[in-house]
Amino acid sequence: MDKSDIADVLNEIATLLEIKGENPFKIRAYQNGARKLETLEEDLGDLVSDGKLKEVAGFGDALVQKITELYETGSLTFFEKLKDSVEPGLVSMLEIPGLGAKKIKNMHKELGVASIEELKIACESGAVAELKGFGKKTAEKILLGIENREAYGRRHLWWDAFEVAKPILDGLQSLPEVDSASHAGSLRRKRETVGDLDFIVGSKTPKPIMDWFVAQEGVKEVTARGETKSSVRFESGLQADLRVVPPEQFYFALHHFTGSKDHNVAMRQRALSRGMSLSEWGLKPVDEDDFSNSKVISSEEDLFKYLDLEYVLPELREGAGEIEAAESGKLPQLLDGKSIRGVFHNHTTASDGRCSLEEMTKAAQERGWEYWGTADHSKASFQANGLDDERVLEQISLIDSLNKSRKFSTYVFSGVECDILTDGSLDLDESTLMSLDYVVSSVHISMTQTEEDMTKRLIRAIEHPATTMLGHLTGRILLRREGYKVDVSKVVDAAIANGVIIEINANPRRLDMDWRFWRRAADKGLMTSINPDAHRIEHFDFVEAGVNVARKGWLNESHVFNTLSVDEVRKAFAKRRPALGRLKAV
DNA sequence: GCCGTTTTCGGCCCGACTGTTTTCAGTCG
Repeated sequence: MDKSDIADVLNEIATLLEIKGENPFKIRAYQNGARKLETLEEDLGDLVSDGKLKEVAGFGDALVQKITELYETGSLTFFEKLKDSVEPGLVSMLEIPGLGAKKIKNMHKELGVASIEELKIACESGAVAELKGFGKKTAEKILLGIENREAYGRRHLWWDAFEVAKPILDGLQSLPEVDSASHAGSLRRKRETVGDLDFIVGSKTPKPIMDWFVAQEGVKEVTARGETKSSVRFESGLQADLRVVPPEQFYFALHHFTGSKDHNVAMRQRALSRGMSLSEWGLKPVDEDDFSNSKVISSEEDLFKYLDLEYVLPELREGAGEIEAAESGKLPQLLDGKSIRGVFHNHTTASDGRCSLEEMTKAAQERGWEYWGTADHSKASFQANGLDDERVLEQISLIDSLNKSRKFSTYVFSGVECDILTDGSLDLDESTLMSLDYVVSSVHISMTQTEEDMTKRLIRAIEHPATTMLGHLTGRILLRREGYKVDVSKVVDAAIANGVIIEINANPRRLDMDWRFWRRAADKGLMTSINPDAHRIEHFDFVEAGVNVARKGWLNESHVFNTLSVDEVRKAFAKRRPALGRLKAV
């Protein structure tokens, strides 16, 4: 089992304990342990074999034992027994808003309700409304929750969520009563998916702001409406929360609700070590009762300054060592999206793209890029009209003449997204591949191999002399399918050893390789290229999502291949393809 | 279940909101 599998088990344990009515702090310890595991930089195998698991803050004797057992045997006796002791239907009931462990237990005990289906019947029959502590409204709310659960998935792509958030933010900022307004939460931290939208507003007069917020266009349901906090659900299923705080609290609240939880814990601890108490209300001496004498700040930067820290950008607030880096002045100079000078890995009508070579070139030029590169599918991707050797060679000469025509100022690099076959060999002849400027090697078929086989397969493709970049490392589709299992560390090492780039596939549904791996990989010397995988001109915009990944992965400009100028790219490609004359001619 | 320079027990964030109550419990973030 790998880190994320084990983290899943820890989270499931937490859920089961919750249903059983265990001590909430014990539950939190498991959830905390799961998060720690997911953000762990070190190799889990190393930590287990070196006996260093115990040194991770948050892992005590019990968690070390359980994680070790899961890692070594792939199962956990404690977990199996726990599962047997809880009706599985109860767990899924937790997904309904407004239902927690206590209400679920109560309904199970009094009415025998043990699944969402039974719960629905119990609500409709009026049995739930008659329970002590329940009522008509509760039953209605549960029914609505069941309906919503069927209608919408629970999380949303950052890309989609941000589209919804932008006009809300603009709307808030244009209200005369609003002093300052911002989005917060995972949306602001630019996580790949977000659960809901959080907004923080500083104002002395919350009422008209709340009125506007709940009356927005597209609001399907107002799920909470108070003086300082309101929640709405949009027709798309997205939920948005608004908090209005007095102007002097705005930056404290913004920082608090931007999170992450781990980051906040670390910040509070740091405040405490300085005799201060930090919360969404302010920063005050520990021994004072309220925040009336809080420090005054006029930006988040001020808050970090009070704690003797460099400013930590929201993207980095994941509790992954950013405080330590901010303390010692070792925060990275993060990649700026403006330094992207061109993009690779894009499709045209030659395979499954929607736009022609010229349309794509024009669009790239309009974006001010110095170059862009085609990478249509190879023939094994039959469903995508993949190119065989002959069609690849035809496309190369087409691109050659387009470049020579000087019709566009943007230069076109010829590439291909070559399928990595089941055994790790590539789908096209080596001579064809070496005639291209670059090759993105990707897996699209036989994705159910074991981790060991898949790792070997990827490494073999990386070792192929024609491979320039490795495409979407795990093949994951966010919110839809897990990626295939692969030993990331071994693949990264192989890429470094062979001078191969691993792409950040910037398609908002992929964002693969994941940001969690980048800091460590880049430290070891891995380069990336932020590739939009565009299938139409609008998809060039995906670069922004890829830049988010790079920034969350602590990458700076020097780690990103497509910040190079067109001449630098030609030189880099020419190194691997010394026989290609056109790469030398500038 | 974790943690500890007031350390092996007792605290772990706590306030807003809702719906049920008539002073509070449960949920949420």
